[in-house]
Amino acid sequence: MNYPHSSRILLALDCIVFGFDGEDLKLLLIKRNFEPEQGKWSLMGGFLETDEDLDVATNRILYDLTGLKDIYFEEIKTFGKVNRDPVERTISICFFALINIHAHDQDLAKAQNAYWIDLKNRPNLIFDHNEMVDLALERLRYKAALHPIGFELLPEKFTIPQLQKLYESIYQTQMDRRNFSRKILSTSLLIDTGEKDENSSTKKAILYRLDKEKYQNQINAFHYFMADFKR
Amino acid sequence: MNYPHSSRILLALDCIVFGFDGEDLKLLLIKRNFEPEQGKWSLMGGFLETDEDLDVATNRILYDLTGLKDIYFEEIKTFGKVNRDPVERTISICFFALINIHAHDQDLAKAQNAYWIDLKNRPNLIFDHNEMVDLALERLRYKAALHPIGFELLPEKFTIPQLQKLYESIYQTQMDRRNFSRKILSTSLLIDTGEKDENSSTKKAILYRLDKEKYQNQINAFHYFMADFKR
DNA sequence: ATGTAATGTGTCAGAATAACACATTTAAAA
DNA sequence: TTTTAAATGTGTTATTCTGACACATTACAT
Repeated sequence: MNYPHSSRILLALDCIVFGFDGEDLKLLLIKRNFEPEQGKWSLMGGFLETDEDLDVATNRILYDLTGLKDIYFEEIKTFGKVNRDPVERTISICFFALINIHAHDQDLAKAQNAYWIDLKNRPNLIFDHNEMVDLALERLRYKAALHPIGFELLPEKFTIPQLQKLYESIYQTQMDRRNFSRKILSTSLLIDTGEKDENSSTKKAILYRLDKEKYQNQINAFHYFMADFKR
Repeated sequence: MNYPHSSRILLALDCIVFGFDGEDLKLLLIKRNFEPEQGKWSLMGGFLETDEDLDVATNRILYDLTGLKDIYFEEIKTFGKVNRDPVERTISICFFALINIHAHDQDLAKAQNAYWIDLKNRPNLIFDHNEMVDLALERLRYKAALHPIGFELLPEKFTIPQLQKLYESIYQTQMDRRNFSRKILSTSLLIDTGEKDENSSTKKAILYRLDKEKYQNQINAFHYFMADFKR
């Protein structure tokens, strides 16, 4: 039995990969060395295979780009204008991913012709990919204001000032050091490793790691990290 | 030019329609009088047409069920397990909609064999539709705790006790009358119509209407209506 | 040794919240 | 007509949370 329906359509997945280098929030973008739109910039994407679960396809696309498994990602929205892809009718499920910028496989990125681009310098992208990035940024800001997902962008061990710089770059704003520290520590999600950050030049900051068990339990809890972010 | 790719797939849309009758939160479900799974319960759904924008398809499906336009809806998640639909490989974009239960076209609902079912008595649904409802309820609870979307389930004019009953039925909890009232009024989203609810038996409550302009501006603002809802 | 920049900890006034008391309205009962 | 009871509207207060700011500590540079 089949459905009496002929509108079978290509299903694509497009991914906004966020990274943080300690100073700025960055995007992993593709300088296309293939058609269509060769030479232009786009998001990393791929097609769903007929015999492939959707979440498997998402992980495959992320793995082929970064060499990482178990990446944090979130579905954002499905884009489905009739003419969004001039080549052929294609529906695209858009999602964003957060990775530790230092942990991914740089050879794979090079093979895909992918580059880390500062959000502030982002080039024009093909199709509706600009809109996708706008939405992803909005969603990241929304989610990170309420839930402790920022850690996904940092190394295993990190300092509170590093975390603050991350938040400041996400929201393009300045925050009070002391209040931020108090709020973060009050979540009880951070464990003092006993080590200190040897890179910082003056007083070395305490290196924390995430309490992963508490993190899993609290991932949906409200924390209200960004009280100022009320738009 | 075409993509060198053969995995063209059926794309479905499945919708969780919420309604509120003044006492309980309800779902509009289909008692299937067509194949597959005839006789069983399912969500309202449909297929995306080849020449149809995705958002147009969503509105079409909602209109065919309710006779309403400009319905509030939100995309939740795309379901894409290989065997989720035993008939044929089908990807389904799942979304929820909020409607005024008294405003929809009952003849259309009857034509679709749709019935309002109390959430507490919901039957087993076909395919992965149970999972979809669980997720929709979770998302509704999440969203309504922070944003003033509850109004979408009420008539044009409503009282604060009605609104409170709605929230209590969404979260299956009791709330303090006085604190709830204060919190709602502090949003400045409600306009006193000067009228009173003639149905209530004792002291008639003030009928308010939504300040739609402020509502549109504040739809993304955080309000934190459910301080207890911290899971 | 001393200065400086970044980090860690503490303080306090004002705002927001949760718990609770009291007054008002209206229909039904006495 | 008066009384009663249930639901609604408004007010109060102790507690907690937040935002703004001061001060102490660390480690490198001079």
